[in-house]
Amino acid sequence: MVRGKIVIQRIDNSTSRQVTFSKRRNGLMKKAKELAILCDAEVGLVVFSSTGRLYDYASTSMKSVIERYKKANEEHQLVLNATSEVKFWQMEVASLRQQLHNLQENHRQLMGEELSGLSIKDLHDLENQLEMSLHGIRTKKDQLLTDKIQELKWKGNLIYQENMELHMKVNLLDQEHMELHKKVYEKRVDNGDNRDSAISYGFGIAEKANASNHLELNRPQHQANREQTGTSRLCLGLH
Amino acid sequence: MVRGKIVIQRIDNSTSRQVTFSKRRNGLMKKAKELAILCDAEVGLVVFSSTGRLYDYASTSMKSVIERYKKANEEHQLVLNATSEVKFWQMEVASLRQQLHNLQENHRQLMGEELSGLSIKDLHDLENQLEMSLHGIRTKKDQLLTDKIQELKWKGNLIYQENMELHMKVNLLDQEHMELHKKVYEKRVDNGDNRDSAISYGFGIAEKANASNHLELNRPQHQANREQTGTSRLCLGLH
DNA sequence: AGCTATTTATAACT
DNA sequence: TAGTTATAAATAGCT
Repeated sequence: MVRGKIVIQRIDNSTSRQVTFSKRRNGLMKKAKELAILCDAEVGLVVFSSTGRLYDYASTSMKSVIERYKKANEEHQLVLNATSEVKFWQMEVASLRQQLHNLQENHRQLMGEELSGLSIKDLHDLENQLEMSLHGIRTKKDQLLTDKIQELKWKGNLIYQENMELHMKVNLLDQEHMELHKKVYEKRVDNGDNRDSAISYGFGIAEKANASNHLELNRPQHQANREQTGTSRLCLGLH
Repeated sequence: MVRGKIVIQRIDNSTSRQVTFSKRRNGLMKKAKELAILCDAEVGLVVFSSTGRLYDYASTSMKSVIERYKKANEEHQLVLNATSEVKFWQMEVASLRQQLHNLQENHRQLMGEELSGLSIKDLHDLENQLEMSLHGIRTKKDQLLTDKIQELKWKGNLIYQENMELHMKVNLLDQEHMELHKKVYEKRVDNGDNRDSAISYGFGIAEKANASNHLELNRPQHQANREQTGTSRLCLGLH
């Protein structure tokens, strides 16, 4: 009805269905109240959600509405007394059992069980139905997988950029370090106190760590979590 | 609400009130139906006009809605008439409703509907289940088709043998006929009463029919019913 | 839960 | 009672 007309048929998506239920239920209640007030009518409204929750409105009281309804429909009067109430529930049970039974049979056939008794045409129809279902399911799965891949690519790029920045920072720090080292070395030479070998060894480690950091940059999507040593802490959410 | 907003209070003018009642009642009913369908809800609506006329809508049946309503409001139910028998059946109904609900959900997924909310793994499992079902169904169908072919072959053979026997009988009869003809011919020659040409013509027809009979023998499964002229009356049951 | 772009419902009128 | 139309209300899809 809005932002794209909809057809009146069961909403497949369960979240949408719940949201729509909530909105439309409120709308319906409001309209019911307005009708009662505007037109001086007695209105009763009962709604069970698909999850079985009860919502109701009555302009007077539900009891009054139901009693008046029953009086207006003489035939329903019968339901009131105890014995026929038991009968009602029994019929309800019978009806539900029948529905359940039919659905179970259908279900078993969809599961590829209990196929004896089906004609070649029945089997053919069943096959087509399942192929259609499969197609829908695969489409949905592919969609999810594609989405996931996009997400991973995006996160991968983020990590890559972060690593680039880190790399540059490391380079900067390297240079600063180098210059500091030079100054220290020159001072030491001035002082005649030469500790060159020990300091050089320390640099060797720093350069090696930097190189491995560089390796990670070329394949940001692989094993990015393997080492949490400062490359990135972004979670890829691979599950 | 239109062409001049209105306030929600009893419409004084009785004609306007009736017109508005009629229009809004229809609107309310429509909305109630849409809610029931869109959101898979059980809805019951009862409206008494200010003149006392009853209008109602129930997505299932008013009986069902009212009983379910009573059940949902245990406090009323318990005070009024809750014998243990009624309670038993009500529990039964509740349990069956739950089962039905679960099965319906499952069923919809098998039909490739309501896939939103499923994880990739769920979809994968569903896909595998459907593939297994399909395999079972195809196996069963192949079995049926193979059986049918066997049956047709067997029936074809039966027909072939029957035709062979008939063919032999025809040959036998031909010979007997020939001999009878000879005797008659000889008698006629004796009597000087020669009708040879006419009788020979009759034989020509008989031989032609026989030849076509022979042709059928080489393809017993094709168009065996085309001519019912004595080859066979066995039904092939090709449906 | 809140925001619009639209569809739908409907008050006033014929 | 039914049809038309200008406008208010409801709401689907989105954030």
